[in-house]
Amino acid sequence: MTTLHIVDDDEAIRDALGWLFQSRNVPVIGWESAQAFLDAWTPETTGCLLLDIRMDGMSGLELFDRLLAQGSRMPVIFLTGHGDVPIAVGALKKGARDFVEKPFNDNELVDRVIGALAFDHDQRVREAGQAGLAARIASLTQRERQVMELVVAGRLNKVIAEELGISMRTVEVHRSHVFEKMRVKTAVELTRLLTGAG
Amino acid sequence: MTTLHIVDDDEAIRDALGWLFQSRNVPVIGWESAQAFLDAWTPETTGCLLLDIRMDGMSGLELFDRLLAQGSRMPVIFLTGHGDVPIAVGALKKGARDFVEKPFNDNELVDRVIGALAFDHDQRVREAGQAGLAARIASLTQRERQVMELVVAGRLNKVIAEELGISMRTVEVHRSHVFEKMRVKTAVELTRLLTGAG
DNA sequence: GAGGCTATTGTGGAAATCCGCAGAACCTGC
DNA sequence: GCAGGTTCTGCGGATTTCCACAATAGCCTC
Repeated sequence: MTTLHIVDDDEAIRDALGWLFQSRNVPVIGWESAQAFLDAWTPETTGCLLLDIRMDGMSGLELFDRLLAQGSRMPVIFLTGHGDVPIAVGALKKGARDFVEKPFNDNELVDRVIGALAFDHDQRVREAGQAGLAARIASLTQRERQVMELVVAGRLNKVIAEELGISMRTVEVHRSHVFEKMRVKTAVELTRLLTGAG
Repeated sequence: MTTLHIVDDDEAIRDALGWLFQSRNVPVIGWESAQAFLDAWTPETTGCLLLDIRMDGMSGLELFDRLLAQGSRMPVIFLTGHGDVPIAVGALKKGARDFVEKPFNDNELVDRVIGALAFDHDQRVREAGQAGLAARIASLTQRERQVMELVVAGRLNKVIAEELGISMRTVEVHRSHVFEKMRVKTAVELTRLLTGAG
C-alpha cells in the first residue's frame, strides 16, 4: 500500500489529518516543512501528497514546482484556508490533481486522496513496464537499433539493406537479434510494443 | 481563421471584449445568452468559447455541461467576477481550458484565447485525419474487419485461418483487400495507422 | 595474445507472404 | 433472371522472411 504524505507546518492539522486517514486505513507520514519532505524525497517515493499552500519557509506551491523540476509525477492535492482563484487555476494547470479549501468535507477529502493513491499506483505499474522496455532497448547495439527503427517504420529487409548500405543477410541477422532481445516474434508485435498500443 | 465566441448577458462587456479582440485581429461573435449559443451550436462550430459564469437564465457552467454532453471539445475559458475556488477547480477538472477572474489583464487574456484557438485548430486537424481513417474502416466488410484485427494483433495468416475456421488462401484475399482499402502496403503500416503512431 | 562482443557476409533450405487466374455459393437490388 | 457484392477455395509461382551453419574482421578487456 502506498502512503499519503501530509506536508503542513501546523502540528495540530497534521495530527487531525493523521487521525482521519489512519481511521480509514490510509497509511500517513507527516512532514513539518516542505524542505523536510523535499530532502527525504527520491524518485522511488510513492503515494500522494497533501500539501498546505501557506507555510513558513518554502510554500506548498514552491515545493510542487521543485518536485516537478526533479521529475516527480506524484499526484498532489493542495489544501488551503484562504481561497485564491488564480493560485488554484495555476496549480491545476501545472498538473496538480486537486485543490481543496478548508474547511473541507472529511469523506470527500478521503475519497480524493484514495483516488490519487490509486492513480499513483497505476502510473507506477505503467512506468515499470516502460522501464522494462527501456532496458530492453538499451541492450540493443547501435546497428540493431537502426534496423529496429526501420522495421517499425514498415520497411522491408531489402529496403533497409539499401538504406544502410549493407547486405540483406546482415539486416536479417540484426532483425532476428532485435526480435530476440525485445522478446517478440513479429514486426507487428514490435510495433505495438514501441508505439504503446493495447 | 477560427472564431472566438463570447457568451455574456452584459452587452457592455460583450462590446468591450469585442473591441479588444477585433483590435488584435481575432474574429469575434457575441452571444447574449447561453441558450442562444447552444441553439446555434453544431459539431462543426469551430473556435473557442469565452464564457461568463454568472448569467441570467442558463449559467456558463450549465452551458459547458450541455456542450460536453453533446460531444463538444471546443476549448472553454471561463470569465468570472466573483472568484470561487471550488467552482474554478470543478470547471478545470471537467476540462475547461482556463478560468480567469475579472478584472483581467488584456494582453494575458488575448494570449490565452489565441492559445485556445490554436489548440482547437490542431485538434480539428487531428480529428479530420481520424475521420478519414474511420471512413476507410467503414468501407471494409465484416470479414475484412475481423481479419484486420487479427493481423494488427500480430497473428500469422496461418493462425488467423485457424481462428476463423477458413482457408489460408481466403485470409490472404481478405488481407490484401484490407491493405488496399486502408491504403497501406505492410502489416506494420496498418498497425501504426490503427494505433495512432507517428 | 586469448576471449568476447559487434558487425559483416555467404549458402541453402523451410516457412510465410504476396498475387494472378479460376471457380463457386449466397444474397441483394434492378 | 441477371448483375454485383461478399465470402469462400484451390493452384502455382514470385518474393520475403526465418533460421542453422559457417566464416572474416575490428575493437576492447583481462
